[in-house]
Amino acid sequence: MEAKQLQSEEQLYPQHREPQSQSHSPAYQALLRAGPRVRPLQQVHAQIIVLGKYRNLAIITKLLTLACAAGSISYTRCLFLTVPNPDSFLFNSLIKGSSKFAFSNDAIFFYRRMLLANISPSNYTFTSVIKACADLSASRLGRGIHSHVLVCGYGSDSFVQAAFVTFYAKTGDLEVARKLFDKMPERTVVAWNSMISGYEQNGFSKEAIGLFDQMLEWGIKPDSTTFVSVLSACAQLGAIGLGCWVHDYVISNGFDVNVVLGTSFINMFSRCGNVTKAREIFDLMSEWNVIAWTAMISGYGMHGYGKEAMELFGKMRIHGPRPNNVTFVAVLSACAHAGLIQEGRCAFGSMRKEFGLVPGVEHHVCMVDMFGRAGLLNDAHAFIKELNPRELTPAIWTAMLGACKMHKNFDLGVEVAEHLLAVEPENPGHYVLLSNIYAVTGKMDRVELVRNLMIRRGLKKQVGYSTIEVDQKTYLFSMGDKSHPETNEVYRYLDKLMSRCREAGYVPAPESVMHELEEEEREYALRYHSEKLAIAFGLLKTSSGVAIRIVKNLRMCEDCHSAIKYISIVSNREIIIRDKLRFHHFNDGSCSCLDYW
DNA sequence: CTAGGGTTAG
Repeated sequence: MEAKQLQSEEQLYPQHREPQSQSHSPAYQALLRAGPRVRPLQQVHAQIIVLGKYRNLAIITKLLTLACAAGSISYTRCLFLTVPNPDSFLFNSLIKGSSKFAFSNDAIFFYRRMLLANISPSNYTFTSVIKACADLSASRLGRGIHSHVLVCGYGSDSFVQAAFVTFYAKTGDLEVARKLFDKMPERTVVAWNSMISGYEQNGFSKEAIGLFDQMLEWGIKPDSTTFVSVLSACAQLGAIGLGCWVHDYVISNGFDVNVVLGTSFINMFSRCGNVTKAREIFDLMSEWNVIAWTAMISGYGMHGYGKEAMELFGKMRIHGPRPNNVTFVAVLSACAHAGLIQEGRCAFGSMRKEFGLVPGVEHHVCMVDMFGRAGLLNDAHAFIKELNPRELTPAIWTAMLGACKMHKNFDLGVEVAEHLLAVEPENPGHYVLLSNIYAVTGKMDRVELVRNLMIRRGLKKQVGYSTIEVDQKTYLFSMGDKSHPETNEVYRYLDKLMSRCREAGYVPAPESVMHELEEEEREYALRYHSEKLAIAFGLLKTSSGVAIRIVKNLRMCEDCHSAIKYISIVSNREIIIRDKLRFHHFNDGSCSCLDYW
């Protein structure tokens, strides 16, 4: 050991005679060879000390950056404390590294130390520290830094501006972000990407796509990052036409489909209803990480293709990376939606035993949901009783309540719902479920009671809406909404359609079951739920043979589910609906969910 | 010698 450390530089670093390495010192070369790995870095660090190079700031800076990239912020902090007089390069590298590798708090800590050391921050410093604020959603701090930036004269730096666009978008201040974006004298692709992703991440998919269109009009060439955000917006909206357009564009312009972009395609195609196409993309990729595998498994799961999901999971266990907690959410929810109880139990058990993962709330919810859907209410209840009291979150009880409603165990349902109302009085969903249960059991006075309670507490039921894409344009419908220019035509067509359904055997749910919580909804109930409007519009606007694809923000009601089966018969169309939880493929009078949704 | 902003799965 001692002998090794005392070897000459030449023996230690034989490569230093190679021509391209002449500009770097042997110690620097050794750092490059160690790479972002803690142990090798520590060995080189020891050698640096032995060789007396520890005062060389360039070398220490590189060491710090690599320690940070290795993911060891504690080692990075220790190293920093050993530097007597850090310069601006060192601080900038440190701040950049820690913000880049998600040590946002440390980035801000180092930024403060930099100011305390009286070293002026530069545009480089600011971009990193603003990113750290964005990642932490540190609204106040970020705005303070914004003033500081203006004082320091970096307000017109395009990199700093782009960073602020991201910051304001991430802290939910989209208007401020947009104002900044509009005022930018030169908008790089990155600035456009920041704004588009800002919209998309805040759920403003239409705005994201609108800005993307504008970008193309301006002749700005999108890059793969742009596509990732746009595909995410397509996935949210179910805009498969635009998604396919992006796919064609990417292929014909020779873009490399890397693992991130490939995963975005998988997600977009599965969430737009074409899981076969998603699998094609998956198979064509050249690199698969845990996210790609999880996206594909989850794609199968949300379509109710449990067998395919489990097959893929089996392959992942053999050929793929280690599954993580998110992978297991996908696996367990695939089991839940396909009624694969044994497989689900087995996978849940393997989490801890085989993979050392600790099941969290979301996994428990999947298990309760899985037992519940299958009608195994006792197993669900037993599972809940096994849990630690502090793990009994509202989400667990909500899953149990769903099971009670689905399998008409109203006594237990009322009990669970009342408990939920007590612990989460601000969640309108609980009131809706409880009121539904009362309505089905014919306790209309109780329905009224729940409704009044909800009004008194100032809660509003979430407004349901459905979207459909026709010719790469997305149309939105909500119940009773008449803002669409062709409203009358749509309603008239829907009436005709529903009477044909009745002729074919459709029996509308009784009035009491359809009892709505809010007054103005009542007259529209039954006939005009948003998904029916969107389907009517789709049938009017597309030719036969084209599948109708709808995205709904809430879960479908039982009556719509039954009505749409008949619509699929009388219109002879495939109807694919994504609701809040999963996909329903209606074909020839039956649904892929086998009525367990 | 050392350093640039944006993006992905439930």
